[in-house]
Amino acid sequence: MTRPTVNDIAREAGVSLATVDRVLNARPGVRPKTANAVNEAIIRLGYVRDMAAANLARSRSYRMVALLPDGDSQFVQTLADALSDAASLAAATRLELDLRRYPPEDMHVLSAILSGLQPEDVAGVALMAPETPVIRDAVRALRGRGIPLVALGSDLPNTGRDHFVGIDSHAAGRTAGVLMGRFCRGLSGRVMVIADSMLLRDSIERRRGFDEVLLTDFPGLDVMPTLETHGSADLLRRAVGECLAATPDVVGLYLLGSGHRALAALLRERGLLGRFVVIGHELTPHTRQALLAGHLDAVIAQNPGHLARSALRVLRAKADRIAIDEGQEQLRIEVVIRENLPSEPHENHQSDAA
Amino acid sequence: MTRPTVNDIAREAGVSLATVDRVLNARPGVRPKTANAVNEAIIRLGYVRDMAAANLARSRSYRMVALLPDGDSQFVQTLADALSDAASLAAATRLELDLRRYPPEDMHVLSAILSGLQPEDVAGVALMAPETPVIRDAVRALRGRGIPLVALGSDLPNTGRDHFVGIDSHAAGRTAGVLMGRFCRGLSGRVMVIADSMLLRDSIERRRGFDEVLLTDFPGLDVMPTLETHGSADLLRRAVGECLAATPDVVGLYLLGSGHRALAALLRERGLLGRFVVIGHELTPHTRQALLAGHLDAVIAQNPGHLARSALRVLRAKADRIAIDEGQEQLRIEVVIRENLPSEPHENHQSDAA
DNA sequence: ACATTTTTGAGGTACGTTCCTCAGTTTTTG
DNA sequence: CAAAAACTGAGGAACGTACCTCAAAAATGT
Repeated sequence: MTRPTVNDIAREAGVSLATVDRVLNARPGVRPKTANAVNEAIIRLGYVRDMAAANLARSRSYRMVALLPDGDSQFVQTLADALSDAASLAAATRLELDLRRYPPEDMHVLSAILSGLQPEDVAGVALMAPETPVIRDAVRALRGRGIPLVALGSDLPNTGRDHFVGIDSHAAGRTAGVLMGRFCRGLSGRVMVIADSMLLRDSIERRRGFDEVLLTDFPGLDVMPTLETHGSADLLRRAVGECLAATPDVVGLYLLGSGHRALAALLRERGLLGRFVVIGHELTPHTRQALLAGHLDAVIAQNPGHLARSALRVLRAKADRIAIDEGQEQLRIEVVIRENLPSEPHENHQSDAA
Repeated sequence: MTRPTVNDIAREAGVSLATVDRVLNARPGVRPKTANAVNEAIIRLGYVRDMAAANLARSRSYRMVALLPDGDSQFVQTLADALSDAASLAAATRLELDLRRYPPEDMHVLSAILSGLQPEDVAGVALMAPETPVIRDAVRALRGRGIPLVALGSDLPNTGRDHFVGIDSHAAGRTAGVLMGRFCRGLSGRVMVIADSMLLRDSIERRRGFDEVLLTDFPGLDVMPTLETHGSADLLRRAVGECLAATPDVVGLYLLGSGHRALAALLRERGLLGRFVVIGHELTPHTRQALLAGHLDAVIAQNPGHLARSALRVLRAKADRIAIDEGQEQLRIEVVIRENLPSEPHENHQSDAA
């Protein structure tokens, strides 16, 4: 009827509570034979440890740190909000999040922050950062100190990070490529690709996936070299403006990163809005607006809420040395068009976690 | 430093623990003035109730019932699996799920099951069922007894259900319509629509959204009357076969419900695989396979894992009479193509809930 | 059979909250 | 202004688990 407890196990296995406790928490001093008896009782009764009670008794609290680059990127801002929200929900289960921003121009600052984190203060770190040698070393040292770390949004494959929370950029680029190809059905011409910087792993991988698909499946479309904007609206106007003037047969635009507002302004000035198929990444207020207005045909996105919750769940599991549920942590590559645009998220209220 | 507890609030507000407890749990017998003082202290200290401890003390366990139609629908089967998984994760937070299937041919059986549920045994019900008068009455009676109910997958708008967990079918149909229209760019011709039954609310709404979009935005495409298969592969073969023979200018197929395998078989026989743009709903082993093989161009899906978790979260919140986090419960209309197909979910292991 | 080591049992306190009782205090009402 | 009603305080038991101590029992080596 009611859920079995540790006492039930003790009775069922014919041992004392203390012994059950030793087995459950892998404490030493139990003969294998006795341990077996206990484990069998556990299975027989279908015992599931009450994590709530366990954490309460442990009076453990999970102090996590999230590190995001500073700056005015809307995606990062949205992600920061999602992390705060997720953390305030998880607060009911004794998790607290220290959300910090670091100056993106100097990786030594971030490195210093990472070096300052000690296992007694921090149960886990979620980090969104490019993989530079400095960062790689800092992450390795952090993990050497026993602090779990998940890479957030952008992977850090050669650092031994515990987990990557984010989508596969290559597959995301392929998805963008297929949509571009299919939306341009019957057309032939050139596709412009606009990126913030091609030094970022994500941009490179997206571009690679995109090219692959267009090359093999859509031979009528010709992908042009990447225009880099370095996050500057002016640079985008200039570069894209010149390129459009010089290339009459552009049929599609692929925005690897930011710059949606500047692009829309440019196209509006020239009366070209709606002339091309435009595909971008990440759902932000700007891209949302562009989708609604019809300037943008599709967005390939990862859900910031899922990113945030997944990161915290994984960190907690790592802190508890528990296996993670791979299925739940697998993030989807979302395709967003005007018709399936989720309604604007509004104010968040406090609520139950779990 | 450490998290504030009820005792801290009592001290801060200058009242006793008992009073704080009365305020926190909305028990009667506290003057508004005193309650205010307590609430202010709560805000001042940034107190967050430790749900783990609270549930422990309440020694409450949430016994939920999920009712799904029986039969071999792959989507329902996937959803049932997702519910089991979600429940086994939530078991650590004292939730148990009683997952039942009812015979879809006789709504009186389901009605009887619903009538048999009593508030002392059941903390909430998740129901996937068509809205018939019999069901409507049974649901109203259930809610009259004080048992929260969420509609799962398919809404029951006129029953006073507490919440609908699922996607907007009309918007899903519109999404399908846009994809059909854009994937058929440059073509003109007719689009076949195949449904299990047009008596189901979902089918009607999807169809309506689909038609809307094609009519206004893609005038070159002509939507044909719906072919109904009633879940029968034979009927599908016959009806679709005849229709294809009689209609040479078909460019697209829209499958509102099931029948992907039968359709693929038929098209293969006639050497028509890949000839049309095919769009369907829900990600199941069949549609997954069809996407990979290239017979199916896009699937409009709702994530069964999210459905399941959302349903359980909402039911728990209702049982606790807590507000739900609308943002988190909003389900996305997913667009799945071959390139963003999530990898096959494999075995699930037990793990911590969050 | 003895000493030694290892394993087991019994019992306690703690975690933060809920929920109960009962006595004492304040406020409202007639 | 007294009686009634409403409110408040103090304390304790309980939820299921973790973790500690100390003593008793069992297994081990000689």
